[in-house]
Amino acid sequence: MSNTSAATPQPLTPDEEALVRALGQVMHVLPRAIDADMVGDRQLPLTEYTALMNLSETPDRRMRMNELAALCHLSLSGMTRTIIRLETQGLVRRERCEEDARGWNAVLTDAGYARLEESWPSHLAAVRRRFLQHFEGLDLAALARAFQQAGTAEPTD
Amino acid sequence: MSNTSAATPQPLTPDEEALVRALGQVMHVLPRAIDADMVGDRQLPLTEYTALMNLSETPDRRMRMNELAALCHLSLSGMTRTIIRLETQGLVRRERCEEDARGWNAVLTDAGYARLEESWPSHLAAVRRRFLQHFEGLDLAALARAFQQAGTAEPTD
DNA sequence: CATATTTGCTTGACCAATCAAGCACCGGTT
DNA sequence: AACCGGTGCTTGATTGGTCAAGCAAATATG
Repeated sequence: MSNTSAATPQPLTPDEEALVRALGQVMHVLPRAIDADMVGDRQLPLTEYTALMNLSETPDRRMRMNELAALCHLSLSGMTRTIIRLETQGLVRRERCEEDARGWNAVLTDAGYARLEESWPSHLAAVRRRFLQHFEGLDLAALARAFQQAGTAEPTD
Repeated sequence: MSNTSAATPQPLTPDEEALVRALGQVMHVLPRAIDADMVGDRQLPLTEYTALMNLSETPDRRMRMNELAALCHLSLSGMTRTIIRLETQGLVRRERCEEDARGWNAVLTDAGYARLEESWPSHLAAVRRRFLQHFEGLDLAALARAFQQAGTAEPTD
């Protein structure tokens, strides 16, 4: 693109450009692909899998909606609706929070745990095939650090 | 490699795990953040920006819906709807395709081109601040290659 | 040629996410 | 103890995408 306008920032280098485009592609393709793999395999869409997984990692398999939403990268209302979906399948149960009667806990049921264990290998395989496979030989630790920064840091204006 | 339902697959290494989680976060956070930056700045959401950008890179600023949808990582119907949105803003015009009367071209108008030039610096700055900044010192070319593979390759089953 | 199939795009129905508004409860103030 | 601003979550309305069905033009087939 020609840059004839007044404010003309430095354009991207070819490598930067290529990376940004490729990341854009991956961000669109990867979640759908993994989701499709899992649905085809075990009928657990990625959003619901993520919720169950996060619940399973707490000591007592329960979590406040607030915190769960943050871990699932979902809005609070989105989380409510996901949990409702899971509840109707019997994979999660809701209990009022004891120390704060406004709050709710999402609790992983035994059925939910079983379903998660069933789905886990499928998810793992999909992540490997669709993503990790292409990063062999790269410095994964450094990469992970960079992505953590990009995901959490507020921009330095 | 192709055991989508094996009994007990090898779990991820800590580095792999960290990378996968961080990527998940980035995939959720980054598009919204960049979109928000741009909307706050110039009123052009990311999807529409991408469409205009792809059009602007053709020699005659026009493209078949088919091809444009692929470049925007959008379904054909999603593309139709995006183009309709852009058309009502006068940023794009549609013309029947001459060599195939079923087909349509999306054509970037002068207004669309102007708008794109206006938006470009904002988009560029957002990409730098939100993303590239955190990857300084890494091998961007190698990274770009890995992401291109992950975005395009069908899984090797 | 006539008709069947395929192709390019749009439209309709749906779905999962968002934001904004609402409700119930908490906690501090008076 | 009655209030009142703040908090935790749900609900309603909207949005931006998907898939499936439809339509018109192109192409292959008898």
